[in-house]
Amino acid sequence: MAGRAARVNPTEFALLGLLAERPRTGYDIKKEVEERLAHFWSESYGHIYPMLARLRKRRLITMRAAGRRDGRQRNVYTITASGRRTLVAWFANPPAPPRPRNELLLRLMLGRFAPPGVLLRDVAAYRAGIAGGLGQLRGVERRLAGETDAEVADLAYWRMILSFGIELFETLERWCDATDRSLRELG
Amino acid sequence: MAGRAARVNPTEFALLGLLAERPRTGYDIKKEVEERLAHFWSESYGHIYPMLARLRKRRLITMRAAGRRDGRQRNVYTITASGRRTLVAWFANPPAPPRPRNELLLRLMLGRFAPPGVLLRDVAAYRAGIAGGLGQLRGVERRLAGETDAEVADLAYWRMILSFGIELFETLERWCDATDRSLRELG
DNA sequence: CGCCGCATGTAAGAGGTTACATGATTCG
DNA sequence: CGAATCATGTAACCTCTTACATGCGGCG
Repeated sequence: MAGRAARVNPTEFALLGLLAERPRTGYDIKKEVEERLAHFWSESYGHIYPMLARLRKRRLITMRAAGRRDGRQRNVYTITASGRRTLVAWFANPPAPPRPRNELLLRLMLGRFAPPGVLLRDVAAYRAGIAGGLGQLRGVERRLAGETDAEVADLAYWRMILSFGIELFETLERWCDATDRSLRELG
Repeated sequence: MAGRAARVNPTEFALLGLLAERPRTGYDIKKEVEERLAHFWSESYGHIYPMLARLRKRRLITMRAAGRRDGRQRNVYTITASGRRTLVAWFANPPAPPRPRNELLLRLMLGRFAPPGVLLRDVAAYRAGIAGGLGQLRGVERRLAGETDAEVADLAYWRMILSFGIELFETLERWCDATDRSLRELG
């Protein structure tokens, strides 16, 4: 009864969670992840569709071939009561600690083997990615400010997520700038 | 000639890089990663040994069954000249942008489905992990201060890596504390 | 005697990406 | 007419972890 807390496949958790918000197609899920969760989550079609099939086989979601909007084929997935219970139960299993894998820092550690200029280029690219991320976060912030009928609790959660991204990215931007200077001093 | 920059398997890059520093056994590599790179890198035995075999097949490293220390079996891997050239060439391919996957933020996004207390528990666990990371970084910092014959360039690289970890973790600690307060206010 | 550290590796499988195959509709 | 967007899925493949199998030597 006690013992190891079974880990939940995070993709299944994410899909079930998104479907708990509202019914969606696989395509919708992908778009939602790209637009709203981009800075802390990612999913590919090649993973979404098989996982949806798996959730369906376990009766956690259902699929209906929706009356095609504009004549296109659309399969809308909806969470079941059992799915909702499962989602809540999954929260009991704590998330797996992330395994660190930062290729940029690895390169810096092996910096003495790097051809000249490469590390500066890589730090610049890293910084550009962060700047892009901050841009997306600002977009989310703006859309959030416009929402009036959102639930209070959800707004609070979004503020936590936003501040995570913004504070993190701002710190990383400062680090990139400092590191850029240090690398230039090294010659 | 132009076109897609081939991605390098980051594990092979890491192994070749560590062997460029000095010859090591698979066991040594694992220990080194755990002790020195823990906050930004990870490797498992089940990946290290097959990858070493692969690098060997490509003649980038060699293996010698070393005179056993204390009567135990040890296979020491050494980088070849070709391996050094390959390592330098690999730097030309920029690192793949990391795909974001933060389960804690995902849970916060789905916070309204979470049973009471779960998010507080998860934030606390996250913070504990960060505190542990900071502890390890302090250890590295201390060991670095004791090293006198380290090359200047390497010390500079280590300082960059350390400041990354320390600034990041300190920011995350503050975020955890703020988030803890926000969650308590939500009730 | 049993556990810990040293030391090597394999096998099975989870998890995930990329590339492909297909096709309608809309917009410029 | 061509490109972009909408839309679904599969197949092949890569990466990586977990669990297992094996065995010695030192320490309490």
